[in-house]
Amino acid sequence: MRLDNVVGSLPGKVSRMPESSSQPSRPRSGSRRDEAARLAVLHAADDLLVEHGFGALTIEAIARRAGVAKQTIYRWWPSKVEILLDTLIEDSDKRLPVPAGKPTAESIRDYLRGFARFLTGDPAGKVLLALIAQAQHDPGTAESFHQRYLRPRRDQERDLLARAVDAGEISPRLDPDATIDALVGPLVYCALTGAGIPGDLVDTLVEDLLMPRPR
Amino acid sequence: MRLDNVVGSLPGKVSRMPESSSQPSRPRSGSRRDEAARLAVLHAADDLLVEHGFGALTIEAIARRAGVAKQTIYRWWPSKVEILLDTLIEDSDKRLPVPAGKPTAESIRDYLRGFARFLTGDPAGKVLLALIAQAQHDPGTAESFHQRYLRPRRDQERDLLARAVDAGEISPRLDPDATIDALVGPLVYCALTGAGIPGDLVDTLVEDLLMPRPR
Amino acid sequence: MRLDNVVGSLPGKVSRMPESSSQPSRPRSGSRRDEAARLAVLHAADDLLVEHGFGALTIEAIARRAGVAKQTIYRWWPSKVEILLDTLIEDSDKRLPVPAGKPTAESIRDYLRGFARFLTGDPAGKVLLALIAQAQHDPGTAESFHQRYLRPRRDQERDLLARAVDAGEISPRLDPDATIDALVGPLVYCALTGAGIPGDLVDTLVEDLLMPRPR
Amino acid sequence: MRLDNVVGSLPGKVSRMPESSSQPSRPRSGSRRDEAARLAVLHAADDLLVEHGFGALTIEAIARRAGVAKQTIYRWWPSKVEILLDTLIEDSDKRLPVPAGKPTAESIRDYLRGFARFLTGDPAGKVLLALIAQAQHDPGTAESFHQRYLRPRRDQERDLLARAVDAGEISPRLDPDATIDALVGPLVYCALTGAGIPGDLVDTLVEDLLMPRPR
DNA sequence: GCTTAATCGAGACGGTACGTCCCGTCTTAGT
DNA sequence: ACTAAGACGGGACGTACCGTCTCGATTAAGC
Repeated sequence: MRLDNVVGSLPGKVSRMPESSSQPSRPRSGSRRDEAARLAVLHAADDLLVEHGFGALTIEAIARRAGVAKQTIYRWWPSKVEILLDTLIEDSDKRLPVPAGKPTAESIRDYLRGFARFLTGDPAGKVLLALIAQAQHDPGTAESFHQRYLRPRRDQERDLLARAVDAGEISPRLDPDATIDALVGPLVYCALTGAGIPGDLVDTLVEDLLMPRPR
Repeated sequence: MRLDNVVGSLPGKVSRMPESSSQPSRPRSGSRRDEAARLAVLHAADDLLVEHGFGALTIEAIARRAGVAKQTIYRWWPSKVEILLDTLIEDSDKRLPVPAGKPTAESIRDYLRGFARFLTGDPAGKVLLALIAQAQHDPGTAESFHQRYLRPRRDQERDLLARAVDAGEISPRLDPDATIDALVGPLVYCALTGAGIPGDLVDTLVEDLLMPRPR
Repeated sequence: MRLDNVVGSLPGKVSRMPESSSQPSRPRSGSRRDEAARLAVLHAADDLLVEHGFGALTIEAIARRAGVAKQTIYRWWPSKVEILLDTLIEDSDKRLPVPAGKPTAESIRDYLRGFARFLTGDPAGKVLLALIAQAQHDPGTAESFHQRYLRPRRDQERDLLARAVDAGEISPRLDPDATIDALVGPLVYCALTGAGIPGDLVDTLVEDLLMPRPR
Repeated sequence: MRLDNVVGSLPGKVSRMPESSSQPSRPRSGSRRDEAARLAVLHAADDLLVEHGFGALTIEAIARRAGVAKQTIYRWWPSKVEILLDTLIEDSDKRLPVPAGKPTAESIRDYLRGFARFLTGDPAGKVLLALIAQAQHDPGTAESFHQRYLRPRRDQERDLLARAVDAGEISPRLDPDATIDALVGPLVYCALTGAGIPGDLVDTLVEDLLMPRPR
């Protein structure tokens, strides 16, 4: 089973309101969900992660910071991981869309460069790394993370590569998924190990893995 | 700052008794450290991680399982991460030494294949992934993990590559550290995302990244 | 300050609709109070108390059981204690009226026997005991319980005794309030401690405390 | 089933350390129970009850006030009721022992006067009333309260009365338990309803219920 | 053989966070 | 206007571990 995937998303509206569970079955009466509270929670979680790390990211701390009751969090999110997923999905859809349209070797290179920048420079990159990490510790996180983030992006990336191959822009020697792993893996690994991502890494990977070998 | 590194270690004895803290000076009298307790703790930690995941890996659970008092653990290890590091170092020194001697393209390929097997098939591979993960959540873990595991292996791997280049066996287009990241990163990333490692991934990576490009 | 009192009430209509809060003036327009909802709440409270005890008597449980919104309860009753008071007043007016008319030693004895039965056999007896109990825990309950239940009954009981003394039927040696306490106290105490009320207790109390001592 | 009882206890040592559960099975090693913490909890509970009422008596408040961790309370007491029982038993053994030795009508009268004072003037009296109340709300409390407090005192009181009857000091017309209920009930009832206990109540009860009727 | 000191098991301790329940207030839609 | 529905900020519940501590019992080197 192949269920990972890392980047992209059609720039169009995908999920303006990323409710963790599908839809809350539209209540016929009663108060509706408080959008301000929802945003306060997302931002509080994001801020706490960036400022104090995943260790300080407790439900109580999020509630405190967001000025929200604990129960309000438990009402809408089954775990802090889903909160982070909500922010990650919103942010990476916004700031790191998988290129649509006619692909070129250049647009793929740009996308990977953007991904490298996202990982090392964007607060949402920290969220991505934290989720990759937490997925190692907890099967529930792994499942959710794959379903809601990795798989959808991987689908778009695979499609991107296929179209580029069709257009004769690239000719990878590995199958599409393995190719993506070979391109994205080094970037993620560098980020995970705290090392920076060398400037020529993306270029060389694209050159060596995607470009036709002369002979 | 470059502080990652993933595999190897001279097969020779490096640390038969991996005391996390330096050495307990010289015990002028009284009982010495109980080796049975030490091993019980290491095995309990390993078993718990493999059987129930990192979430169930609490000091109390380790003590319970090892039949040891909590204080006995705190006396010798500053955190559960150091326990895992002890087991990881022992195991990967034993089962995944960085090849010494005259390197060939073939021996590098074998080492990477062994690494892939280690990640996906060996219990110690789970420990490695758990530590990579925990390093994202806690700076102390990151520091220790790099100092005691990643850095030493990376030094040996860098040396291995340099000798292979000198021998004309390989001609990578990236600098040594980036080359290792590009080779190891995809394997780790596949393991982290729960996907298997495709059979031809190592071969193709070696071929595309280390072999001279014809022209 | 003397504010207790335990039984009776003129059999005539005293409060068909015991609105805890005064009365909602005159409803100038819109729906009037839903009598069905009011009764549903009273019965739900009563049932829950009898079936699962005071501990399970939460506003949310009452609302759930009555099929009524929480707010509907809060609109009409300031607390669950007032709900119980409403049921208690209705029930004890109905099933345990303080005898009116010309009193005899016999009618007083009957009233006390009825009270004993009320305490041990009637669901409303459980309500009375629960309110006595809750009055120990909460001053607001104590105040309301005395004002709305104990004081009015005590007034009637005191009057009953006075008329009986005037008629030469009894000649207690204590002042009226103390006499009532001496008669009612043992019954309540037996009920509170879970012991049954011995069959001859009422008779002997009446004989020893109300009848003239021979000498 | 008769299980109530209210006052007394041989003046001799009965339970210097009223551990809720019998004995903690003498731990062969490890820290022993912290007596200071035990006392801090008992006093905090007592103080909170007297100062702010049973409603404010939460485990968290007790822990806060006693400067103790919540878990330390849960380790030794199954509920706040048992804490109150511990204080009540210690206090009433100390300040309201059931008279031993040769009983006279006078010593019984004194004991009842002491009981009246205990109920209305002693902080421990508030504890007793609170426990009587809580026993109405919770069967577990009722059970514990009867087993640990009411039953033992009732046994001593019954014995006291029996000895007094044998000595020809009194000649009650009710059986021993009912006699005690008839004497103690009015006092407790007055205390429960917040009324004071009239000065001549005890005297008249003793005179009318225990003294031989002339004729 | 006796002293001395470090280790061991056990586990109590002050804490923090967990996830749940209910409080009493409020807002929304429907009748 | 009143209802059912239910979200909201709050706070206590009882549990699990945290890392520190104290207690005897055991063990082995040095006297």
